[in-house]
Amino acid sequence: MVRRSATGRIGIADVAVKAGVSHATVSRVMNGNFTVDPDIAARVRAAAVELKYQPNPVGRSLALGKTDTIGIVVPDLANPTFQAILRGLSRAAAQDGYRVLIADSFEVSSEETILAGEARRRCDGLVLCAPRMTDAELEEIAPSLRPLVLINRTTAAADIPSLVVDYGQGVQDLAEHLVELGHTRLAFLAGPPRSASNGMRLKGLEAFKAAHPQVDVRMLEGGSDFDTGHEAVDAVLQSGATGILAFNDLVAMGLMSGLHERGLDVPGDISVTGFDDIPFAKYTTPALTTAAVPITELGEQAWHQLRALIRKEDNDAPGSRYQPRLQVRASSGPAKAARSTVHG
Amino acid sequence: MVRRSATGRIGIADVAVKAGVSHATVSRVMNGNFTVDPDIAARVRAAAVELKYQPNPVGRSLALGKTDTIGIVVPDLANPTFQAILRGLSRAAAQDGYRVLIADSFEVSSEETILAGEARRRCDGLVLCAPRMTDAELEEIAPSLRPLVLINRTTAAADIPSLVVDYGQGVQDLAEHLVELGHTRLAFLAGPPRSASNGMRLKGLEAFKAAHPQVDVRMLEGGSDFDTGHEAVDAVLQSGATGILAFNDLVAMGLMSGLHERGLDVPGDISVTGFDDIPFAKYTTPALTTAAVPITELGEQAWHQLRALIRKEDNDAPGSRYQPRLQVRASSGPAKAARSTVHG
DNA sequence: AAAACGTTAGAAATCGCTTTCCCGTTGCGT
DNA sequence: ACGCAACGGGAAAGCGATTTCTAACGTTTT
Repeated sequence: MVRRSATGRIGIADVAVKAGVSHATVSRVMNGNFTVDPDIAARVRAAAVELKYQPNPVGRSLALGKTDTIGIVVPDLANPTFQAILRGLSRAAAQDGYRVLIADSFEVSSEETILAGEARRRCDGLVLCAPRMTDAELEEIAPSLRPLVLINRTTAAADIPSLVVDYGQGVQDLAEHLVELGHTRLAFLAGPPRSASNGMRLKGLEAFKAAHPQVDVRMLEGGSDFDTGHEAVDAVLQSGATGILAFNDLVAMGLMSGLHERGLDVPGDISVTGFDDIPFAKYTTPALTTAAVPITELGEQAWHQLRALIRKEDNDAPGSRYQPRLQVRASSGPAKAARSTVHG
Repeated sequence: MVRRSATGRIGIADVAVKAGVSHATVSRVMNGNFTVDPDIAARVRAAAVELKYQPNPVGRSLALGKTDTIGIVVPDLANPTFQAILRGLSRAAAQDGYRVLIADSFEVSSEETILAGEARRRCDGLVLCAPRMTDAELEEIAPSLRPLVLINRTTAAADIPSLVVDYGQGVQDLAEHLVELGHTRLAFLAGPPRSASNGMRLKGLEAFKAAHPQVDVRMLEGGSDFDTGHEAVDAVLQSGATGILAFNDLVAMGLMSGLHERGLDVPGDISVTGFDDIPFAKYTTPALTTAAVPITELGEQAWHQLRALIRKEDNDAPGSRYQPRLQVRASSGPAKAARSTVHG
């Protein structure tokens, strides 16, 4: 008959009794400590198997001061970008025996701060994707969250690697691409106003405008999802632009869908570009021209940086910058105006 | 100057010293126990704030015997279906103050068993999506995982709710829809061979075939992702079918993309249907006819069922069955053969 | 005024495990 | 045969919280 400890689950004490040894010895055996007599070790192992004993991770965590768990805070689990980061992170961490605790802040910046703190306390480290948090807030809480890895944000605090995608460069590459196709009137369908990565794109566009004074670049208000793009059709048409830089692939897809409903041809009438190169981008019709971000790899890298911090290894490359790669597909083509110029 | 406990973090002891009271009193105050003198309580709170004290969740979990965390095991985080379940679950659980620990089994059935056990021990309950596990394995481990909620699987063990989508009915509805459009040669582009939900679809198709002996239904090998659909073009064309039931939306999208590359028109030449109604389904070109599964809601329901179990409430509705809703869009149309029949 | 009672806060046990400390054994060398 | 080192394993002290038990205090009742 199986004894039961107070909580009703089988604990180290049950195994100790069954094997006729002390708790300490059971612990040693379970942790592969070779200072235990092989015969006793075997007896303990047999008892453990028979009782189906598995050490309680909570007790273990308390004693060891580590949880073998890392946390990740994301602003929106519905966003493919964060899903990909999560996937890469989870996969990489799992290979080292770590689990991932997720916290979805639902785009609420005040939640980001609280969730980050809570998640961190339960874990050995944290990956923070907090695009809405102000720089001041970030600067304030970041040190207390260490070991910490930031995604698309930077901080002055030491020992906090940042993995940032160069959205500014990416959007410049896309704009450049459209200009080469003959577009002279571009529009940027912006992301959420307070988004950090949106800010990076805007800066990139400023640089672009400075380098191409002859190109007209309009700024349109937007968001980060399908519906934003779909609803932006009117504003886009009204802008008179022939090349549209959407905040991301989702917005671009929504926009293309809306344009299609109006009977407009992409890229015949209007060229559309996205950003991120989510898996669906190459399956849209027309396939989406976008800037590819190795986002799953970024999640994986986040783990490697975090692991180095947890293990207190020297981190030779604290953080890194990812260059998006221009991915030209069918949604971008020669400008209509350019054509008529040729013919006229 | 801030005192530090052995681990370097601020603990209950530091607050106790600073406030000049015992650990016990600090604990009482932090937990809103009103048997503490208001003056002392205020002093403790002040000390806690000044030291930025936050209770260590691990110690708390050990004492309380609960972690306020639930686990979810998914076969593939890259699959939009599981992403949606995770999202619904996470969102619902968060509202009740619970966090979610994820475990990705990478479609490896042996991992499913191990991960489920590990995840469960760290959590107060588990949501299990384990389509590859055999019935025998499931039956064996399920009881030890309680509180447990199953997705798309059932077990004979008591107190284990199952949330299952009626894939059988859904696929019948889709087939029915194609037949009404005049299709007489259908093909089912199957999912992973050992997938539980694939099995349910096959059963549904058997029922369909029995009810429609005049309709030719071919079975084609497949998988569950884009590439599967894309690579299946040859097999699909060879089958001579004019109506294709893809395993899910991903496969359908891959297939449509492949057909498009061959210069075939959907639905002009071939009708294609998906399954799940993932967010992208209505943005494909043509928009995808599919069977809509309220999948995020399913994740939410999973939490409600699990919560009831954790709280040991009477669960009046142990598990439930979700009926997919036929979502007719542009990817399905009149059969070519039917047209020629009309004209001939 | 003494006894009985309720309230408040501290001491100590508890949760399940790891690990240090220490003592009893054994094996070896002299 | 004796002493010392090495070794194995048990007792106990944490880890950081909660919670029961208990002692002290102030108040009310007889």
